[in-house]
Order: sequence, then C-alpha cells, then structure tokens
Amino acid sequence: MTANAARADTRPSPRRRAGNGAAPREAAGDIGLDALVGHAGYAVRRFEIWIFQDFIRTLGEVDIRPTQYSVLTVIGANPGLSQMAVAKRLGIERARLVHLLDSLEQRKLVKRIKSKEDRRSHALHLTAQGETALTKFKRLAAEHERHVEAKIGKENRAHLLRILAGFT
Amino acid sequence: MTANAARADTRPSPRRRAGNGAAPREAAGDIGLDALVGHAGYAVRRFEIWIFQDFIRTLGEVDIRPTQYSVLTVIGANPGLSQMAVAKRLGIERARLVHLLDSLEQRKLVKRIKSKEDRRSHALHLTAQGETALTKFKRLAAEHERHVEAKIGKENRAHLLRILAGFT
DNA sequence: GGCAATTGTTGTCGTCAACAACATTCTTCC
DNA sequence: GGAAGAATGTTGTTGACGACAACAATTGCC
Repeated sequence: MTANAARADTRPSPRRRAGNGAAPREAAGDIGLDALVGHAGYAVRRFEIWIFQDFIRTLGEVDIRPTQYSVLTVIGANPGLSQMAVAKRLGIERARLVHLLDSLEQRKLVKRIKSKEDRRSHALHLTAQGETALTKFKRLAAEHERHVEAKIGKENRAHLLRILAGFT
Repeated sequence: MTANAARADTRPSPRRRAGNGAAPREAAGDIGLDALVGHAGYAVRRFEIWIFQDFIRTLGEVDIRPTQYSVLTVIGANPGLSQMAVAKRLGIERARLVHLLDSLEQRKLVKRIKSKEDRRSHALHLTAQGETALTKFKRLAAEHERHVEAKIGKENRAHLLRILAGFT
C-alpha cells in the first residue's frame, strides 16, 4: 500500500449528502480520485492518451498513426524481415499486421516480396518513396517528442525512458 | 534527440541483404528498433499493455476491468455525482459511460437515482453490495500494484507516479 | 512419403475513443 | 412568460486495436 492511498483505502466512503442531490459544488473540480491516485496503471493510461493524441496530431499532416510509424521504422531498420518477425518484435498480432501492411502497401510505402528461401513468407522492404517518407515521419516524430519534453520535462522524460526500457 | 537514437536517426537504413532473402538470423532477437527506442510513447504503450494484462488477471476472479474499477472508485469516493461529472473527471466519453454503468447496475454494484434538482441527470451511488465489493476490489488492486513494484522496482514506480501526477 | 508446425490470410468478437443525432430538461435572454 | 440555446443521458455508427479461430500453402521432421 502506498502512502497516498493508505488513508482512504478501506473506508467505504465519505458519504456526503447521503440522499441523492447532485449539488453542483463538485463541478468545480474537487472530485477526489481516492485510491486511483496510487495506481500506476491509471496515470500511465492518462499519459498514454495524451501522448498518442499529440503524436496523431503532430503527424496528422502525413496521416501516420503510432502503430504504422513503428512498423515502418522497424522495416526501415531491418529490411527483409518477415511479417511474423515484425509482429513478434512489436507485439502486434500477425492478423492485425496484415491490414496494416495492406494499407501501407497501398500507399506505396512498403512492398511485400515473396521470399525464395521460404515461399510461405514475405520479405518486407520500404519502397524508395517509403524511405524518403520515413525520414520525414522521423522528423515529425522528433518534434512530437519535444512536445513530450515540454510537457513533463527533459529529465523526467529521460528517466521515464530508462524506467521502461525493459518493455521495449 | 536522445543519445540512443542519435546515431541511426536520419540515416535511411543499414540495408543488410538488399535483395530479399529473409535470413532467419534475425529470428534470434537482434531486430533493431532504431528510432523507436527514443520514443516515450512506444515505451509507455508496451508498459501499459503489460500493466493492464496484470490488472485484468489479478482482478480476474471478480471480473473487474481497469475502467470499471476507476468508475467504481470515483463514485465510491464522491456519492451523488452525475454521469457527466464522472465522465469528465475520468476522461471517459459520456456515451461510453452509459454502457459501463448499465453493466455495473446490472451487477447491483451501482444505482442511478433520478436527481430532483436537475431532472436530466442521475445521481450515482454504490449499492451496499457495491461498497463491500469495492473494498475487495481495492485489496486486489493493491496486490496488482505490488506486481508493478516487483516488475520495475519500488523506487521507479514511485518516481513514475510523481512524473505522471499531472495527468491524473 | 506423411504428418505436424509455420506463415500469411480471412473472419468474428469484444473493448475503446470519437462523433453525430435525438428527446428531455434546464438556463438564458428578450 | 415564452422562445432560443445549452446541458444531460441515450442510441447508433465508425474506426483502431487485441484476442481467437479457421484455412491454404509451404516447410521441416521423422
């Protein structure tokens, strides 16, 4: 139990206005989160929502979402990977990756080349267009990352990356 | 730019095996993430997946998911809130909250009481059964939180909560 | 040669965020 | 006091995403 949640943990509730009147007093912003403030998952979730919104907005002009960006980056750094390898590396289901690649292939950013060594699999490559596009995406993503720094602080961001390095 | 991503940032790609052969060498685990390792969003996303899976598993015996837990906790700490107030406080859309409350009301954990002051709105309360259930949920959630501590370290978890406190 | 495993694909289901539209009720403004 | 606009809860749709299950083609194992 954290020091935060210790006080109000097992107590049922303050029970203000036991009746039912929804006094507009709470509309101000003094709604307590109770045990929620001690939960890492809640903070992480709220943060992830913020960070994804900023990513999507910052890369909105090129219409690239976080998952698409991660797929392009990994393919760009490791040309020739199979879909299975990419899916496993990024924690995406291979069924989901099919649609992602369909979309990216339609946009001429990625191409699937039938492997001659294992004819079940596809070797994934960026197209020439995909390469130049990716460098632009990376520039925008770096800009998004500066937004994160501005939001939580440069040192905090670095510390956070260090804490969560094991999950990448 | 972080020290990590600085090296391979703008370079297009190492271009190993420009042909297409998907050599199984990479299956081992040496697939580089390139710029991805410098992105807080990616790390946060992978972490959130892990933390949610553990939460769902730990509270599996009571069949409570993170969002349901957050709703119950806030209602428990602030009886009489309207749906709008809860939605705004937790960053949930009010349309989504309707289904959440439908489910929780069916399970007799929450009741909607028509407010007499504003007949558009419902005052939300825990049932007696909901109160006792919530204390059990909190106990399980605390257990989940210990799993987080075990995973990333006690100090890191505390530091992370401090960094992200502004998003709650 | 035959059988299990792998790869990509298709499909379904459930969760979740984002909207849009609507009826009821409140608030504001004339 | 009454009309216009806003707020609240509800219903429905869309799209991204994770989890599964089933399938054909291909590979690897025995």
